[in-house]
Amino acid sequence: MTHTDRSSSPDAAGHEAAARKDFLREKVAQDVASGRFGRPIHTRFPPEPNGFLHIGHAKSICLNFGIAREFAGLCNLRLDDTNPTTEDVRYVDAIRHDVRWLGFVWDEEHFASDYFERLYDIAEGLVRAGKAYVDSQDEETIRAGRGTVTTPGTPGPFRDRTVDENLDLLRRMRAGEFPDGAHVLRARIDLAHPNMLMRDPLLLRIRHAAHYRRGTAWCVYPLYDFAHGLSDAFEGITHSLCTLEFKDNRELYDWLVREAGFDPPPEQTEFARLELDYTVLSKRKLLRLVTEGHVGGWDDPRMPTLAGLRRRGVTPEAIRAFADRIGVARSDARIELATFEHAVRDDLNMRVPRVLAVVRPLKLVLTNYPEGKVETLDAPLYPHDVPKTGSRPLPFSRELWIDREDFMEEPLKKFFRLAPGREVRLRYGYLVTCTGVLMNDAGEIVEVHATYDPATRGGDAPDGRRVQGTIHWVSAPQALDCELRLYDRLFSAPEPDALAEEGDFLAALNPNSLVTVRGAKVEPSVAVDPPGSRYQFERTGYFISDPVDSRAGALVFNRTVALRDSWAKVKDK
RNA sequence: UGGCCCUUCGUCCAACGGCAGGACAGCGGACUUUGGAUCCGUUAAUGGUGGUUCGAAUCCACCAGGGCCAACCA
Repeated sequence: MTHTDRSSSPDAAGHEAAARKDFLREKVAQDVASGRFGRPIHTRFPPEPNGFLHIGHAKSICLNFGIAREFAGLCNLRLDDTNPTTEDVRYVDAIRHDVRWLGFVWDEEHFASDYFERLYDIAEGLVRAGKAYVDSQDEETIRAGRGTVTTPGTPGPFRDRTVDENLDLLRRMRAGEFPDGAHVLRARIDLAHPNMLMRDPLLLRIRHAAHYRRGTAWCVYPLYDFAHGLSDAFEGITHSLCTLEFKDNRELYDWLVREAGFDPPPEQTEFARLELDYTVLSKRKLLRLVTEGHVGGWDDPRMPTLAGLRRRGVTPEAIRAFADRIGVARSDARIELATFEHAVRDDLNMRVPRVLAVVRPLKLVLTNYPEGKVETLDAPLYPHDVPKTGSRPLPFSRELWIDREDFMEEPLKKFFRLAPGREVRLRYGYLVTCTGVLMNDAGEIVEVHATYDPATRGGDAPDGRRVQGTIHWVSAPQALDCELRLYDRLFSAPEPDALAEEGDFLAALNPNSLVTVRGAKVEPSVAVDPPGSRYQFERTGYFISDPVDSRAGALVFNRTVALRDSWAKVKDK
């Protein structure tokens, strides 16, 4: 068997690489073919440890690691930790965990904070070359001096300081002689440059703040542009893939890497970031949802974070398949939720066992079934079209729970489920015919009565008669009580980001993104499964026992995604 | 308003001067002990105007629409 595995996988990988022709892979393929770098290609995934990774990062991870793998190259994990005020080890740990969970292994692990000395040396070199200077204007003045997108900036009074003066100031900045904001180091490029990023960009700023890795040993922190391209260069990155909003930064990236003398330099290529309907994918907004308590944390199953999706029951395979399906291009891409849900169902369908659970229980009494009798049915765990085997014992008795949704006293057209006088199949059980209902004083249905046909055990009628509907059920005496957490989209607007006033994406929060159902019923076979077990509750949806809150005796299931529901469409007509 | 980028079915991605194709969604049907899955069929697009060319989604120009850039964030 290993023989066939070995012979089929390289072939499959080859097909995969050949079939995928996006502009990034085309470019990399060209560079590999031309031998441009004279060594294997090298990519990197460079998150800042100031928040949790989300589905948008997953796209980038799949691209960076996927391309490295397809072209026999390397991929680093680099923590881009140049801002001591927002970063934390906690995020580093979460990032590592999430990348591994997604199924990727990085070749080298680096921290931008390990490059502070090297970056500082480059800064001195730039000063000596007359390419950088210490500016002592305050923040606001610097901003004003930069001009606007339509008007050029103007040089400030410190732009022409001598090399010696700059060097002295820079060294004293590093030595900690000045308070925050007293001076900054800027590249000397062109205050009137049409690209705002080239108007003497800031390289180093003073921050007397403890860095989670460097402590208080350092007080001149590099800014993104200064750190990023050079970090790529230090690591021998060949292809630096990033999102479209960094397009303008590329000019500065190239300038810095060239000034520092790297040849051949790493090359930045931008691609469109992922946008997904009915959620937000900005760390700033996600952080707000967490800190303001709109969700239960970074791993709330409604969050688009990898931690949230994991707890929701989504598999890494589904996320990777999703990333493959959406492709990558240079135009802004907003993906419909259905595309994501399809990837999730497609994966879960083939891997998780089926089980019976009732969301909103309604008692069904089989009046001709002997009282006290309990049968044990043998029910398959997988449907005929899933190539997996196995079964579990399923108790059946006189009193059952069925879903309220599966009974209508006055059935709508095309309603195939239980109604007075109607016969339906109890999944894996018997054919039953509804004979009536029992109401309380308020006129609410409290019990449905039916008779079962003893000749139909298992659900087949010996006389070949056909029934339209099959419904799920749980034997009442053996049923396990459980809590169901029915998750839905976090926002009710497809583009919460686009809402008029920035910040009021919160107004679009979906009040029904979590519906907690207590007193749901599930069949007893799941009692011993460990937390984190996934199932399909037949006819309802895919669920996972909550990895955090579910315990034996107090089961909690999160709905990963509902099943496609074509009845819902019929019903609405 | 200066610079840069983008524009192909409802959505996402292909077609790289030579018959506009796939996926998701939708619709219709088959099958079905999940109104699931699967299978079959089907609807549906080159933003506009001009130009180059035997031939343009593809090249050029202009227009329109959208995005990014004026943090000591990344």
